Amino acid sequence: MTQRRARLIDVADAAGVSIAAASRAMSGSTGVSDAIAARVRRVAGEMGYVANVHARTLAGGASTTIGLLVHEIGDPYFTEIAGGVLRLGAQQGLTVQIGHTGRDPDAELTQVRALVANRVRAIVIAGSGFVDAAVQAPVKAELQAFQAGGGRVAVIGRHHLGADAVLPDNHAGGRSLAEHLLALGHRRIAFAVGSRALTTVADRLAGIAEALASAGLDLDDLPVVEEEFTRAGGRRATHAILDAHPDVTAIAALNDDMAIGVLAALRARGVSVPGEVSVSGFDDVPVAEYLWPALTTVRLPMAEMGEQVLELALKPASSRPRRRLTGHSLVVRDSTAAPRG
Amino acid sequence: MTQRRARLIDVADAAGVSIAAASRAMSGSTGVSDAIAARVRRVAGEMGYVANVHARTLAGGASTTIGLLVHEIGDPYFTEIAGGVLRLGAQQGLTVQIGHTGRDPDAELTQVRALVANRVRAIVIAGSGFVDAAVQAPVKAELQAFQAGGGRVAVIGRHHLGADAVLPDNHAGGRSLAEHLLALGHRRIAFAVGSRALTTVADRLAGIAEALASAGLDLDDLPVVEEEFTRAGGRRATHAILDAHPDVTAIAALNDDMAIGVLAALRARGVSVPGEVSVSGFDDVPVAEYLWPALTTVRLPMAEMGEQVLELALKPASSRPRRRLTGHSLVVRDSTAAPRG
DNA sequence: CTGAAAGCGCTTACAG
DNA sequence: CTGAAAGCGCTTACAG
Repeated sequence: MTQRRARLIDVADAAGVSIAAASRAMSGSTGVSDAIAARVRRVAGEMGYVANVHARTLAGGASTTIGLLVHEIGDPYFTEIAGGVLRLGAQQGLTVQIGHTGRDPDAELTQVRALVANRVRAIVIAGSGFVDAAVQAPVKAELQAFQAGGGRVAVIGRHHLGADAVLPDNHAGGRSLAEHLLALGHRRIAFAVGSRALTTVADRLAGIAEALASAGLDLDDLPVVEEEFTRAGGRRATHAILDAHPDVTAIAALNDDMAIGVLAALRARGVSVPGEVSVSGFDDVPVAEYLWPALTTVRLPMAEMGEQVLELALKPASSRPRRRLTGHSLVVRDSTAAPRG
Repeated sequence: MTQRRARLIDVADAAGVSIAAASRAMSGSTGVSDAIAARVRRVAGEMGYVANVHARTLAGGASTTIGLLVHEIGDPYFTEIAGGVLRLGAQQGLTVQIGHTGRDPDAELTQVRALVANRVRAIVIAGSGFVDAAVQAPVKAELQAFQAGGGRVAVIGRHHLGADAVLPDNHAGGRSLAEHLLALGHRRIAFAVGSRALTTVADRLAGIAEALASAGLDLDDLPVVEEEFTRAGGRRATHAILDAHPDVTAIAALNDDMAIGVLAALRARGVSVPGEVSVSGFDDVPVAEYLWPALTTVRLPMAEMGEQVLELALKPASSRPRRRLTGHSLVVRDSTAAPRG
């Protein structure tokens, strides 16, 4: 019942040529007459021949698959990035393997090893690094070995991995956002943030602190509630903030997912947005503009970041890691306004 | 500069055993003394040895990667499904390749071929099929050949692919939804739907038609606006509906993404929900409960569906395709209410 | 252009 | 248990 698929040798036989000629015809490389190439391809098509990637790669052909590691595909930030990678990958005839890391260094290491085992052409890692560099030392070592062996690595938002990197404009974005809230007149601002062990959170907060300082405010004097970097986390953070600081006029969530939770919690408590409390997010995920009120946020070009990081990964290695800054833009919608006189 | 990775032969040499023994030690198969196995693994660890999957698979080892095809990873329905597949896959030590089909039969065929070329253990396809079976004939043929060669295939929501299938409860879900709207007293209901060439749309609509018929209504007498199966599509459909039928009391979108667009469009036109118009979705994507108003919808267990379809794909082939129905539940939230007296 | 042959890095019968 | 050897399905120098 299990019937073998046609192999290259079968195609070659059927076409009456050597396996070498058939190989050249199928891989589209030079050194075959057009006539033979055409014949081989026709025969292959008729036989339903599909080259075995394992054999091809093992024999020295370049790998056609790339590995992508994300925190969690269901997090819209990563969904968008993955979309960009998949789009450009398909366009380049590349296959993409995706794995979850769950922001767990051990899981990340396991996933990296799996990609190494698959001898992928390049490994792309998206997602915040850890402020504590020691945590990611094993992964870094594995990636270095992979690169030493000719593999390529490119990352999004990981500063210290010794690889080409696309760097989201977290610091400047944080600053823009805080400036916006300050310009509206807010002073009693609370922050709903993910784990400060993440560089993403640390960087965004640093930018915010900078803007606050320019306005004579100290971030340390303001409520910063650390929670899960999710909708549920935003919801919980909001209750904590309102319970302890009922007089806040704005809540800045450090990503849109949290902001969605903030909006829901405020609604549940009957607090009007932006009438009583302004709310802002970060990332500008696709649904942000559809929320009610439409979310003021900092836009990061996530899908493009996905394409850019793959572009970097496809370039030959350079003597020193490349860095590409993303830029950002403040998107003011309906969820922020001046505080009530 | 490019330094070779350690091969199994290098490990074997360093451990002072044959390559066969080393292979057995590393793959965890039987036929090696514990002492040797332990030594080999220690040496391998020290050398940073990571087995080459291509060589392993080519030599006859079972493939450890599975292929997943989705319409578009950014569509939350597929995001959830992919999450389920990735989660179970990681747990089983499997690697997952993901590709976009964009609901384009040609792209789907290309992606299937790529997975076949990679000799994946199983191919999982999520996403609506086409009412016109002819459209997917080439893909079906390719999948049959793949299965004939010992590959496994499992699908979500594709009836006619001759493979194990997880079948979303589209028909019954549609009926539940329509019954809910009818029970509230709605009669002038409009539908914002994706392409009717998709079985998903056809099935949901059929269930709806059935419920309407029981209430003495004919779906053909009601406005059904076909648009892109997206937020933007929902927005456009809403404008079309309100322009042509300003007296509707409810708009049922056939997925949550469209419903999100419907809500936004109604807001833009100053129509209150559910005061003037009730709105419902389908799927219960994670953000649905966070919307304002929180969305009434039909819940499909998407993440579980992802796990289930992978489970099916990992089982040995059966004589005839297995089918697994998902069930559904109506989730009534704040976006539906009785029409205004 | 064309083809015979070596080799990629493993696994798995087959002997011992 | 242990190892020598064949073979998986390709690609790529190397000759012709």
